[in-house]
Amino acid sequence: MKGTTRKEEIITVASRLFEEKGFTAVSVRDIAQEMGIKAASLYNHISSKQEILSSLILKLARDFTKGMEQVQQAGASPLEKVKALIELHIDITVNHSEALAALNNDWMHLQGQDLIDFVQMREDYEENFRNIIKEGIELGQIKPHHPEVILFSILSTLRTLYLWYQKRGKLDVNVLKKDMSEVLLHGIT
Amino acid sequence: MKGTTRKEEIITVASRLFEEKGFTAVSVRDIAQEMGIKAASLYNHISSKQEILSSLILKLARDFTKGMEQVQQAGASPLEKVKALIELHIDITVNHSEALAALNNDWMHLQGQDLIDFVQMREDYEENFRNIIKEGIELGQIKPHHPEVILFSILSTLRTLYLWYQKRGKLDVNVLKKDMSEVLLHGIT
DNA sequence: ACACAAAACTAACGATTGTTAGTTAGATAT
DNA sequence: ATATCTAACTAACAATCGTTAGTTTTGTGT
Repeated sequence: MKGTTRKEEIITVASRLFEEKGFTAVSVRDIAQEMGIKAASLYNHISSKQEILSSLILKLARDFTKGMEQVQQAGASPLEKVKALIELHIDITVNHSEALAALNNDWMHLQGQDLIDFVQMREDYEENFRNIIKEGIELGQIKPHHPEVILFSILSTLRTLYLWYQKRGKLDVNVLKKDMSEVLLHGIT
Repeated sequence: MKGTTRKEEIITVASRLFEEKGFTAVSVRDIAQEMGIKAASLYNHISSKQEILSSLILKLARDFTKGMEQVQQAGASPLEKVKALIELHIDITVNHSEALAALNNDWMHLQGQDLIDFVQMREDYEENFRNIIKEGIELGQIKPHHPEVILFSILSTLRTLYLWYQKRGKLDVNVLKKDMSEVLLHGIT
């Protein structure tokens, strides 16, 4: 691959394995074997197994944080912001579906400052999302249900989209965005 | 506890630890320590660490399968069936929120026939759910979106409900059922 | 041809893993 | 009292874990 460092290759291979079995169940020997080298050789490129996990997760978490900032600054209506967030999740899912498994299932294996930073970003993201929903309710754009139920319903669907996107033969992104927005915003009945 | 065997205690303690760190990251020594005994003593009650996982997961999976059968036999309309399934998930979540983490995140660590059985039950469950949605569309009770998008949207929300139910102070079950049905079926706008 | 850096290798380390064997303490039943 | 059963214990096992040290191979630029 062009422009791909060996380190990035390792992280890509590892994320695929992490998705299958989880961070703890994947040994560095598993990762090495998948790359056709010995386990010790990995350490010419990475400093620890932990580093693979944290660079994987934190990079993605920053993508979500950046996306949320852009949505906030766009100065749109609450409902348009929710739509934009749905599209943000879909874009990231399409481009990093393997890494999302680690973010969802293995974030608790982060250590030290990495763990603190991740949890902070995650809480901030949810809080921002919640506030958008509350604004939408105040403006009458969103039904006056408990904001927490609405937030959870949308977010849990978007967060596990990666599981489902791979299984069904990777359909068109724009169609997916349209269908998901329809179902999540306007319901099924 | 009355009527609770030592084996059941072990499984309960283990499921709580599995939820925190995942099956692979929890050692039998962790489980033993949490029970105030030594690791070897566990083996007076269980035959292996695997047995804890499989009895935990398969029991829950059978609950879902049984629930689906009852819903099918009830002879209600498709929309009422979906409502009944939402309530089924909520009931199971309220009563077994810790074990649901293992079912969702660690099922791939099942081995042999247990793994085969679980995957089969899961596929059957999804197929039944999908057919109910299709019937609902044919009868005009459900909007004619792609059934797969509707199925995924509802199911991913219900499957991760355990994550959210614990965090928010365990609110009333009947209120939860009403709110969830409203949001999932009729949307937020 | 030579030097240098990148990236692989072998070998081994201490720690931890799930599990087994054999034994002992405490309660219950005969 | 004696036997039985349950449930704990200590000690150890082979396997695997992440990681390090030191060495060799491979490719590139001069």
